[in-house]
Amino acid sequence: MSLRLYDTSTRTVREFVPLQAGHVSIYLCGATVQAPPHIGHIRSGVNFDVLRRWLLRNGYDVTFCRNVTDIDDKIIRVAAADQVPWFVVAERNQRAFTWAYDQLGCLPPTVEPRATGHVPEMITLMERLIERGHAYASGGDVYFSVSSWSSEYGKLSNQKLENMRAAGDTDDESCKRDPRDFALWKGEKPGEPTWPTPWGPGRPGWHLECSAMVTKYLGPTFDIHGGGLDLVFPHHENELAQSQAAGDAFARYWMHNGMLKIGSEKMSKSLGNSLLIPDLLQKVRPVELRYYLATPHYRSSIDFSEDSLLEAAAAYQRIEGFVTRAAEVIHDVDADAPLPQAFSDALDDDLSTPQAVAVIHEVVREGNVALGRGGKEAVARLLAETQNMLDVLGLDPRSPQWRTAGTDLTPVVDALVKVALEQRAAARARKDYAAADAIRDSLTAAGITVEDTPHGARWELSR
RNA sequence: GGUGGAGUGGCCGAGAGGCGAGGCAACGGCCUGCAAAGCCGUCUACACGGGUUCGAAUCCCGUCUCCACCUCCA
Repeated sequence: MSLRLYDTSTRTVREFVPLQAGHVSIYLCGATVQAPPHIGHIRSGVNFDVLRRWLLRNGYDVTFCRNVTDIDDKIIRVAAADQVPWFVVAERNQRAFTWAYDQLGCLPPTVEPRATGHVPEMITLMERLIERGHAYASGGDVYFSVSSWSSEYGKLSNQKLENMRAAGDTDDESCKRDPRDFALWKGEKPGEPTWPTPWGPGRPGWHLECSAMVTKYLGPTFDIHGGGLDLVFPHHENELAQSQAAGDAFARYWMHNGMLKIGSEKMSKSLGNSLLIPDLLQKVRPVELRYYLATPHYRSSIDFSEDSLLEAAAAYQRIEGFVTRAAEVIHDVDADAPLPQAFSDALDDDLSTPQAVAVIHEVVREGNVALGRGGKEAVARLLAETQNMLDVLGLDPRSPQWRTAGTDLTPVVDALVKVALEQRAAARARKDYAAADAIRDSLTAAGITVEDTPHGARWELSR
């Protein structure tokens, strides 16, 4: 079976065939760095990271471009409120995003372009659009003429031009020819940063920058354009209009991840109900947060609750427990061991991570049974399968990604705990259970969980 | 008003005409000195009302409730 993906523009699941055999190009709409990342931003990052890892596992060379919008109205507003230049706000928040993506194990993008570094490309694109009669300069701004593209405009978001409300933009729109036209370039305003253009100084409009950057890094036609469901209209519709009106074929597949909700309401910066990553990482470990975000299907919405987050952490710990215990017996894991067919089928079916995770749990159960029987061969096979499946989802607990930074004190602690466990074993041997339990209690108090196995006691740090 | 999506067991969460997804919690059992972990078992659900069908959570008609987008948003 081969990979099939839901394509927003056709509203169907389509077989994925890349433009160029063996290579996949992906553009993901990244952040507007006006505020630190919330869990919804990172969900998008994780969902597309799983797509990327699945493509890599299938032998594709993947070019993954995720942009940063480093200039917009809100960045300017925040900068004014903080009395710092706009780029201070952009830099600060971009660092917070990079930190959060790293924490959650998202592979770094192949290229991460910033809007303000691509003004020449934007100017070229605007020139092409004006030449073809799809854009016009007016009062220092440059607008896209929606009516000049009316037969195509609205196809991505499945909307008819006549059903669209007139732009509700509160800005003065006297320079627009049609209320539905959108700004490609915004003319100079007092106190705002500007870049020079043939039409006067100003700053980029949100939609234009993505079109300009996609084309620069991925070419006029590329495979997958991704982003959150809330970007379909107007952002992606406008990107598509700009690029196709300029003569580029643009994205071949459009993928959108579902929203993360809080109390049945969408979380967003504007509603002020954001859950920030550092706060969540007080409650669960990064890998557990990733499990929580990666397990539901990427197109479904997630209704966040702390209980469900903790439940996900417990489920992950079950998987992790098997991997840890099995790895104590099996030292070399076959990274090329084949993935279970059901797992591959699940991911090929529009990235059905819920079903893929169900397969992991089934293999883990088998693995635990094998571990109980002491069948090394079976354990080795099941451990390899489990770790390889987890690796595709970016959830392998043994990946260096999840190792806590700093000096690894495990060998030191292991030596000390072993002394205590030997004393406990001696106490148990002479049936002095009070002494044995006292030792275990003091280890528990120190944050160490003791488990007795047929081969003696083992220990782990408590969670 | 337009365009999409959703409602599944105590909870989370898949599936989309017939074989109980999976997990969490709970309870019973096995194992254990007791635990922990693990394994086995129990809990047979699909918003509501009709219909089609040998058979419907799944298809059709109707109803209710909720959410998103319709020029700030991942």
